[in-house]
Amino acid sequence: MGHLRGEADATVREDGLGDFKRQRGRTADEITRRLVRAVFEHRLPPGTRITEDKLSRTFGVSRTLARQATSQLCEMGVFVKKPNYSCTVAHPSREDAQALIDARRMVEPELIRQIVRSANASDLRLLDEHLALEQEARLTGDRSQLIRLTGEFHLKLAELARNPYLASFMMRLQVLTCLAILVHADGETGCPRDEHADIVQKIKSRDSEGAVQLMLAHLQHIESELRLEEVRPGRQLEDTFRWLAGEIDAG
Amino acid sequence: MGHLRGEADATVREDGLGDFKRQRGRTADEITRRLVRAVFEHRLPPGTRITEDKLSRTFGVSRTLARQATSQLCEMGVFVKKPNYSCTVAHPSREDAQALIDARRMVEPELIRQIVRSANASDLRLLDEHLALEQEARLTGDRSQLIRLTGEFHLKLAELARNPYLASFMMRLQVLTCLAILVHADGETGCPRDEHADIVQKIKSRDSEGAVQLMLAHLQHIESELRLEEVRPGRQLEDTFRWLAGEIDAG
DNA sequence: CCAGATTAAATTGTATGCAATAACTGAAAA
DNA sequence: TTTTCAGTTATTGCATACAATTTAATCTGG
Repeated sequence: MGHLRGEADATVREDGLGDFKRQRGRTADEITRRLVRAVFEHRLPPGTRITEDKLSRTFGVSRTLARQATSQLCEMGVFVKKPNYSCTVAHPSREDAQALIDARRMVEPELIRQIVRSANASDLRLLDEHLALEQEARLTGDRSQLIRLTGEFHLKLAELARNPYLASFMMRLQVLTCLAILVHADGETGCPRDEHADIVQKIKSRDSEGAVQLMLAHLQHIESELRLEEVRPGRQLEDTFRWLAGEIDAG
Repeated sequence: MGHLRGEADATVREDGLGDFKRQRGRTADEITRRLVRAVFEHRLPPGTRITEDKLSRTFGVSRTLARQATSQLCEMGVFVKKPNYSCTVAHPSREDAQALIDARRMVEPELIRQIVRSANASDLRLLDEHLALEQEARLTGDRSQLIRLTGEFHLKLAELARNPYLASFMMRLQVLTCLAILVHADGETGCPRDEHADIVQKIKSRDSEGAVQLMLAHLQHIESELRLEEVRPGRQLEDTFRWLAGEIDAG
């Protein structure tokens, strides 16, 4: 410890991981879930280096399981693996971010149309409950929770479409969007006001195309928050190097 | 060997795998690619049991790498893993097949719209080249190749949309559709006539919605070939057993 | 004092071994 | 003949050990 003069301490912070060792399900899937959640809550910043050793000790398992988890996350695109080097949390480029938004623009409207077609009362109640949670987080000012919840709203939509393939795809897009926001947007970006509530409103009134329009506007807002047009020289390549230099400057 | 009276020999057939041992890239990814290709070519029927041991011996690597490959394939949904039992090639249920088609109905039209917007001359030439390959396989009667190529047509479309996330999603949908066809359709199902060529034609004339309509019709045909409404008692469970019996009858 | 080569440390990649578990076999009982 | 149950075998799950490789630190020469 302390051998990498400071930055190594940022590899994995106990914060997001908690007292896992005592937990029962010490399976690779569980580790993966925890790490995804940590990313969702912005506890694992893009570019963070994750060593298998640190991970295995954190979770109290052998490297085998840690490795399985990192593999899964690489598969998902959440981690990036360099051949004989550690994994790092993905650091989406502007192109990546653009592609993510584009993909979401293609998929989410269809999701909404499907929901309007097939949603029942209990589905709508589920959405309301979620909105309530978001509102609560907004009021209490719990930033991590709000970030996670606003992300999960879109996953809830995917769930309600009752298509496991689309749901898992949205999951992937959502996690990566989360990272893209952290990289390319700055400051207070917590889903402007409450566009989610408006979308739900339209869904409830079975106004399919109205909801779609709101969703597209919502995605447009997300996109404009990601200053994709600006040149941000330090962030364009998979340069943990340059990024680290920036960290040092900032600190 | 010979300890499972015959059926063990059917778990992995050398056919689709070839002389891998001499190859250089004996990596998990390469094994995964080969297995996916085998599935694409209908060389690995749904329900086939795949043991790590057989796999590792087949590819001349240790169980570690074989296991990584199966994990990746499970992640993709191509293999299904039972807790303390082997992996089997996925055997999509009717619900699965329906969800696959639904997802494709949502995604592929958007893919086409994107292509019509952004395709350049070389993109269109690529499509033509692919159609030529399909036609060639049709003429020579090379069934495995034709099946693979007709599947890959849709992947080509995803590529041309230049969105890596959509592309990998389509990959997944396509592989699983391939399996679904094998489970739920029978006999001569090689993409009826040449609907692909018609779609390309519309794309070339920049008739976005025309192409979309043809694609939807195409998906409709695929869906109706999958007799999703019929009850097919023998195939609905993960019955390697019954499938193996069929193999023995055939041989 | 800096640049380039060399050595040392850390970390991944792969194989192997052992324990745990589930499926298969055969015999005994209904 | 069919069913049940225990013993056996095959196979996975996990941990550990060693080799390969990359990064970081140190040393040497200009």
